[in-house]
Amino acid sequence: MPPETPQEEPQETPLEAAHEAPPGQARRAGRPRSEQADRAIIDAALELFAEAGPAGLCIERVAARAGVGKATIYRRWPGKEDLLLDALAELKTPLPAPKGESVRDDLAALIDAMRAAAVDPRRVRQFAMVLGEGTRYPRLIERYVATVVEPQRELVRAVLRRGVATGELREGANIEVAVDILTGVVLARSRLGQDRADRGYARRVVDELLTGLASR
Amino acid sequence: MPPETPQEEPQETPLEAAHEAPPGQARRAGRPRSEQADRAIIDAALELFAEAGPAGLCIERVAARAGVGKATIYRRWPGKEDLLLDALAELKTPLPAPKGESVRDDLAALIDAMRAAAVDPRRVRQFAMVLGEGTRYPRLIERYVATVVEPQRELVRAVLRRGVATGELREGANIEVAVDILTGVVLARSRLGQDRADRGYARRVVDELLTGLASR
DNA sequence: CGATTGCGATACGCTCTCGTATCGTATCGA
DNA sequence: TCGATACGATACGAGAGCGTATCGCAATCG
Repeated sequence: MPPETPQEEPQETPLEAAHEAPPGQARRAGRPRSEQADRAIIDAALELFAEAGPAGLCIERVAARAGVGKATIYRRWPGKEDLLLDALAELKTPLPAPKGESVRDDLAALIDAMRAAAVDPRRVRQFAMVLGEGTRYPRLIERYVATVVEPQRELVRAVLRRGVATGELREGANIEVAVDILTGVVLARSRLGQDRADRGYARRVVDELLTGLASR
Repeated sequence: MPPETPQEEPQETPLEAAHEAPPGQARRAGRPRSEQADRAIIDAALELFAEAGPAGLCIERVAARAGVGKATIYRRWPGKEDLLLDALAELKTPLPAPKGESVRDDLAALIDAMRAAAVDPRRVRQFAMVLGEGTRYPRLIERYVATVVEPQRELVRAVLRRGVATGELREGANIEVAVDILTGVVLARSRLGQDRADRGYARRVVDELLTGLASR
């Protein structure tokens, strides 16, 4: 999301807007902002965030890595947190669309994709930082949950609901608890970056959860 | 654990040790270190860690909160990370001993205790750090896993094994996967400090896992 | 007693980062 | 061409935190 100038810009200087261009797209005089710089800044911010967390991320390093002057950053965002806010919005984990054949297969595919993503130290770190520094950056958390965590949960939730509808899962199954289990297990496994799980791990989790531990 | 002087102290200056005191407890000349200061420093470090995380913890604030001079801290620990190392070692989560009546009850009690502990911001931060700052504080991580994480897992593992032995759980149950599920679900729930789980939550998780999601 | 060590306090130099300001240059509309 | 704006670069003052050094006093030994 290429950010707007932070100031009272939306009121689009009535002078220009009166005699030129559609009101939503008022073309400003002078050299336009470089979209390439936008991208470079966001990318650098994400990299540094992954390496050092929100506390370790500093504007000067972002500027250096992006090959950009500090002013170019401050022209777009008022400060560090606001930059991170926009950067984090780009952090969605791409998950495979459920194929819709069996709930068991779809769940295993989802969990395995989450597991694979969690192996990437950058993503683990991103999650951990958001978790750990939540008190200091509450807006960050809200945004992260809304754009990254919740969509994942919703995907899992949808598959589970479909399972109940088709009869593959039993009627009274507690969907929310199951979502917690399936999304949480990835965290328990991936801890410390030393992921000991192989590709068959997701399948074993799903099988265990579907079958149940109790003897019959 | 009141720390030793960081230097090459263990070789206990042969001179003194030769004519005085048991070798393990050599009494040093001069004013002894204050155990009260030890405690105050550790406690202050833990509090600040809870509030600001490892990055936000700074020696000067620890000293101020502990009512102690900076030198008193540096006399004991060479630096910030070493202090945290000793402080974190005191953060073991006390878990209830399994009563041994039913595996279902014992697991629910364990999970509920873990859930309650995860509400403590200190512990959430600890986990977040373990997950995310492993690269920067590798010794910290090792210690945390050895003293906090593994004992928890072992407790859960023992209950599960007992369940298989008594027949309450089915024969082929995958113990390790179950341990991951039970310890991971707490993380999924407690994320961001906004714990939405009530006291019955642990029971629902255990029931769901024991029963299984599949229809029969 | 005198030697030794710890105490709280505080000052110092160092580094890092912030956010602002200002270079000369580049790129746009008019 | 001219005015406006963005660009990368860099200098600046302010503040935070680090780790070291030193103060005068307190506690404990021989």
